[in-house]
Order: sequence, then C-alpha cells, then structure tokens
Amino acid sequence: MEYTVQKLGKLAGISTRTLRYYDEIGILKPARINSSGYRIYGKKEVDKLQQILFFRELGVSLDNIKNIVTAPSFDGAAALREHREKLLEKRAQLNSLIANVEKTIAVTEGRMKMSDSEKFAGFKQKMIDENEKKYGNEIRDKFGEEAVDQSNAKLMNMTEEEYNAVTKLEQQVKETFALAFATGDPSGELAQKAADFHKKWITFYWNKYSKEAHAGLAQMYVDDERFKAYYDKDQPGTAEFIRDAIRIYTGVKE
Amino acid sequence: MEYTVQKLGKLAGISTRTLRYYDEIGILKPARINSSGYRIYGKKEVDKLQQILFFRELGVSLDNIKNIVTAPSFDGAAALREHREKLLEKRAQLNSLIANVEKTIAVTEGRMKMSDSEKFAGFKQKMIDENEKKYGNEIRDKFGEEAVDQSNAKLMNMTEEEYNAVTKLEQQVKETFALAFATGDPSGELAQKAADFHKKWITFYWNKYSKEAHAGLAQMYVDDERFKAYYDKDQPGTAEFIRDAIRIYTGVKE
DNA sequence: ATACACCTTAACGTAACGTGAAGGTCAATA
DNA sequence: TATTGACCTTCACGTTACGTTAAGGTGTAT
Repeated sequence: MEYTVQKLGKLAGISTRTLRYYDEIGILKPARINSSGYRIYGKKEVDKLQQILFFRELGVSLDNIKNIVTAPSFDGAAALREHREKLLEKRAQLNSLIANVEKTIAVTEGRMKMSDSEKFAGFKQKMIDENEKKYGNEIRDKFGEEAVDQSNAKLMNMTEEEYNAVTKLEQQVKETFALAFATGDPSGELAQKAADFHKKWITFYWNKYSKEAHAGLAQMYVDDERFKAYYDKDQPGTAEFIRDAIRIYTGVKE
Repeated sequence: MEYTVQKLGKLAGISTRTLRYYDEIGILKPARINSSGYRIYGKKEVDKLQQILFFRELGVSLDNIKNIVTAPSFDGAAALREHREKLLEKRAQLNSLIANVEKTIAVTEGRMKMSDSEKFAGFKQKMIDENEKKYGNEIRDKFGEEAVDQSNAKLMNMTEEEYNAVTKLEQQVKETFALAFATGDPSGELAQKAADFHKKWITFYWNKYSKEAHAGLAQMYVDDERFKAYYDKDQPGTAEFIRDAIRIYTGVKE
C-alpha cells in the first residue's frame, strides 16, 4: 500500500504540512518521489510515523525523536527518563506559578489579609527565591555556600512575628539611611543609627555577626552593580554613603 | 533619577535587548529620547517595569500584560483568574504526559507486565482519549452525545478480564477480516464469522445492539475517510469488504 | 588621537508547524 | 477536447520573547 501526503495524513490524523515538515527536517523521508515530484510513502514509513507520533504525544521534541527513531543504537529509555526529569521540573515550576497567581488573586480580591499566615509562608519562599536569583551568586562568592544555605534556612524557619519584625526593620534601614543621606554626614547620629538598624537586620539572616563581614557586605553594595543600582535607585550615591557609614560604625578600615 | 537602557536593565535584572523589545511592542516606552537618540527612562517607567515583571513572573503573556498595565480600566484580577484557568489546564496536561511517560519507561524496562492493572487503567483512559480525538465528532454526529458517553462509561467500567477479552476480540476481528478479504467473498463463511466477531466486539461498547446501528457503523467505515484509511491500511478495499459482509450479516439493505 | 564603554537600528535564529500564494498534475466530466 | 476540481509542489511569512551578532554613531578619559 502506498500513500501520498494527504492519504497518510488522514490515516495518521496530521496535516500534509506536518508531513512536508518532517521530510524537511529529515525525520521522515518518503520512500520515493514519483515522476511528478509527489512524495510517496510505504508501509515502513507508516510504521515510523506511528513511532514518531507516539513520542510526540509524550511531549518529546522532534529533535530528540529524530535520535530515537533514526539511530537504532540510541537508548530510547534513557532519553525518556531524561525527558521525564524535564517534565517534572516543568510541573514544579508550574505549581509554584499557580500558587503565586492564586495568592495574587486572593490579595487583590481582599480575601486574604496581609498578615495571613499562608500568604506569609508563600512570601518567605518568594523572598528566598528572589534573593537567590538576584544576588545568589555574588553572595555565595563572598560568603561561601554554607553561609547562604544557613541564611536561607534561618529565613525559612522564622515565625510570622519574626518575619514582621525583619520586614519592619528593613523598612527602617531604608528610611533612616534615606534621611541620613540628606544630612550628607556618614559619621552623623542618623547615619550611625541607620548602620545599627542595618546590623540588627542582617543579624536576622546571619547566624553569627562579625564587623568584618558587615563591612564586607557594605563594600559589596558598592562593588556589585546590581546592589549598587538597587540602593542608588532613588538617590544616586546612597550605596557609597551606606558603605562609609558602616565602615565608621564597625571601625573596619578598607 | 534617569536611566539609560543598561542602567535600568541592571536595576531590574533584565537585558537591554528586552527593554528595546518592550519599547518596540509598545509595552514600555522611554520617558524621552535624548539628542543622541538614547532611550531615557524616569521613575514612572521604573515602576511600570516592576509591574510588567511582576506579571511576567506569573507567566502572563506580554500581550496580556500590555492590557493590564496600559489600560487603567482593565480588570487585572479577571485577567489573572483567566490566566489561572489556563495554567491549571496546562498542569493537567502535564500530569497526564508525565503519567504516560512513566508508564512507557516502566514497560520498556520490563518493570511492569502487560497485565498489570495500573497500566491497564492508564491504557483504557488513553484508548478513550484517542477514540475521542480521532473519531469523537463523527461518532457523536451519527449516534448522539449520550450514546458516546455511555460507550465511554462502559469502557471505563470494564474489569481487566473484560478488557483483555475485548482486546483479544478486536484482534480476532482484524485477523478474520484480513483472511476473509483474501477469499474475496463477503458472503463466505469466513467473512460472516468475522462479522459475528465484529458484532460481539461492538457489543462490549454499546449497551444495546441493533442490526441497523451495526450496518450504519459499517457504512461509516467506508464514508468517513479516517475510518476508511484505518481499515484500508494494509489492504485497500478492506473497508468496503467489511461493510458488504456486515450488510449481508445483518440483512440490512442500503 | 585613540581607546573603550556606551548607545542605535537591522536582521537572523529559535519550535513546530498554520496559512496562503503561485503554479504543476491527474482524473472525471461537459 | 477543454475545463473543472482535487490533488500535488515549493516558497515564504507569521507565531513568542527575546539572544545574538553586525555595522555604525556617541561620550569621555587618557
């Protein structure tokens, strides 16, 4: 039995364009081309197409399918296991996406209050994620893997009360430094008060405090472009001001 | 505070290309263009970008984000609820994908036998899905919604034993018709035996049998291109042969 | 003067086809 | 025999959200 594109397409439930595309990318070539240039498929091609569509149903990319169905030595099972990992990852991402979307809906609808502990848990996780994504590498470079993991663990284990405290503290750090910046004096009372807030704030994340680490973090606010951009957002020069204030506060000279 | 593309990009953690693209599609235009043609963003744009990225994180398409952040009257919450539905659908698909992949892995690894009841359940579901996708509309047109739903329900409620029986029967139908086709006589003994197998087979799916419906189904094998393609796969003309045999068997004349 | 870090537009590439457009082939029909 | 009409063919653009050169202008420090 021989098939033209349309016949084979109808048999398999796919379009003729798909068959031409499969020919184009070399995943399924017709058995022969007749004198008019028509693609003619035979029994072997039908079977191969079934295989292709089977894997396609499983969400495998055509590129991978090509390897699976053309190279007889190719380990299809291994490819599928790898594929499974990717799918699981996708699902995990999708789950967290859905959780975030639902959270947002709940908040906008006013069904959930800001102090709601469920939302709180979600926000902590999100905060960790964001921290990791934004600064993860730099912080890891500077303080080592272990310290970051411990910091995250600490954040995860915070109670809601502690979380509220640290959030408030963060706010105070920002505000006080903004006010201090206006004075222009990093050794002034306001700036030193801000540096103290800052110390208390990081103490929530770090399990041990040292003047050196504190001063090091402050220096990073200036050195790392992303930190700097963040702190300089409203007032350019804030990052340097913070570093100077903390240097004075800790007594650590560059 | 004003920003060029790179500064804003670093602040927000995105590339300059992304900012230019957002300008291009009109989702985030710079506050102004300076004398050298540089894009200059202001505070308002920073805030808008934050919004955009927030929704982007939730997996909303830029097209939808555009509506959300540009039209002030646009109902963002409603858009999110719609988005949520899409995500849930995606997850459901992903789940069934993963289940199928795992099933396939298990089978290829020989961990699961063909008679395994878990796999059986999955296959039944897959069979229904495939039937629906391939022939659903045509069958619904001909026999009505209810009949199809009942047929599916019947399939779902089959025991494994029944399932094995129906699978075997299907095999017998195919083989016997193939042999009968070789004789060329639709009224011959073999063809009539095949028609009888076919009757028993469809009885597994239908909750009532009638000669007319049986003959009607047979006619559809010829009329519907996809059925025809399926039955003609190995031997062209098989669909007509089956119809003729069943017409004789049921005694229903066209 | 030159180097270097910025900025610009333009255009291709990505995955897997859908959707025409323009033009040849084949069988049946008026 | 000429003409439909249903096939077939090869381009080639559109889809999403950018990444990635390429070619060329701008700004500033040395």
